[in-house]
Amino acid sequence: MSNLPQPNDWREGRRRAARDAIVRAAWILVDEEGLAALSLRDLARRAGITTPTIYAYFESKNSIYDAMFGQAATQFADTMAAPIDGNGPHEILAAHALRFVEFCTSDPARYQLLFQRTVPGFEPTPESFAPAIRALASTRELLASHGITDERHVDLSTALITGLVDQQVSNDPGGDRWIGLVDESVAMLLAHAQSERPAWKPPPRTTRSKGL
Amino acid sequence: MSNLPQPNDWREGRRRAARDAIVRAAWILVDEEGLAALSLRDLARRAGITTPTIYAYFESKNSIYDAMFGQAATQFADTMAAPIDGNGPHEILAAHALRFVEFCTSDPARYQLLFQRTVPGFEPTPESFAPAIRALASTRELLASHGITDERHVDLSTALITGLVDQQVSNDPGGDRWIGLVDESVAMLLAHAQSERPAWKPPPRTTRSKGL
DNA sequence: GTCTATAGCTGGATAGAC
DNA sequence: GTCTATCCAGCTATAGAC
Repeated sequence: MSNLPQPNDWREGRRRAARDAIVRAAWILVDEEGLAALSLRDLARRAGITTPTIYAYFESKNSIYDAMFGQAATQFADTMAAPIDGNGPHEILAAHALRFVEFCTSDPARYQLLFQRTVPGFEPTPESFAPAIRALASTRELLASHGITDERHVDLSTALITGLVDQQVSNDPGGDRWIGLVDESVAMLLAHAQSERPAWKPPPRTTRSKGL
Repeated sequence: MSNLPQPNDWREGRRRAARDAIVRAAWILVDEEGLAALSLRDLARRAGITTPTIYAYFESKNSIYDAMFGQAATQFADTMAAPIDGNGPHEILAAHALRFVEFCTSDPARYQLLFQRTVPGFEPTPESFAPAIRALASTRELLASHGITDERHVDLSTALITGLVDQQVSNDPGGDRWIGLVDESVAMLLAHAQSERPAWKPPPRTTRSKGL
């Protein structure tokens, strides 16, 4: 097979580029105006095209949200899968949690789309959803491999870490008042989990980071 | 002064009753359809009147939200101000936290209006807001009087308790998966606050977050 | 593929008769 | 105070010329 571009390749390439440009413009808009404020008119204007042209690339407004969701889920999976260097449960889990909190707080609209499901009639397609599922499952395994195995402790952890995110974005946007509590939160969770399991077996010595 | 109703009294009374009926209908609607889905057409239909009649009692849609907010804030203050019987910090704080979580989860639309501020152009008036301020201040005092004085610990507590609420309403609506963790959460917070006094000591060999 | 033009709907809010 | 009738703005989505 030739590696020169074929006619269909550039057509596909141009199509993808146009779709990407629209989605990029959509992210700018939702970051500025809020996730729910996205309108096709504003989007077209921002992208330098007209409303009907959007329909040449997306079949509906929700399919634009779905493309954004897919991007966000992939970014989430990539971010969380990057290797973590650290020794011991606290360092590794704290780095992981901090990564999660910073991913969420660095783009509140993305967080809202991905985790809060507040867009009226929108449900992501399974294909867009898949990367997020994978990342959450591997987080669960990371917790398990460092001593958080009890379901109650897992639920406590998710509540606390997402609570930090919510307080941060709603009460100190752009600041770090709650982000700065990630380390202490992980210490507290680990101490609590260990206090309830006095006969606790240490995790494997290898630094596990991803792909579990 | 006579205690028989004067003409202006019934007028006022009828007016208040009509306003209350509209607000009651509004709560039914937002509980069914979501806070953002409230429309004056639906509201009028539900209340058995027509849209312009609403404007005889409220000057705008946001003033209806404000009346709802005032009701919710008063309910919140009353709920949290009820006496707590219990011995020791854990019992008292846990009862208080449970009361908060149950107040929030028992009516998600009310929780959303009161604490999440997700209605587009709406800001509550200071008069509607006041009861909520009072209740939150007294919660802070309750924490302080039972050993949670450090700002970091207060922030951890709010993050954890609101995190329980958020997980409960979004991942197990109507259930008690996270409500059932209130007791354990308070125990964990108290143990942490006691273990870390007087000064927070960083855990061994950890990259400090950028917090203060 | 991109445009102009517009359909069709829903929203908040108002005018004016009664 | 309550209604009928309506305005005006915004939205998603489509028709049809080019």
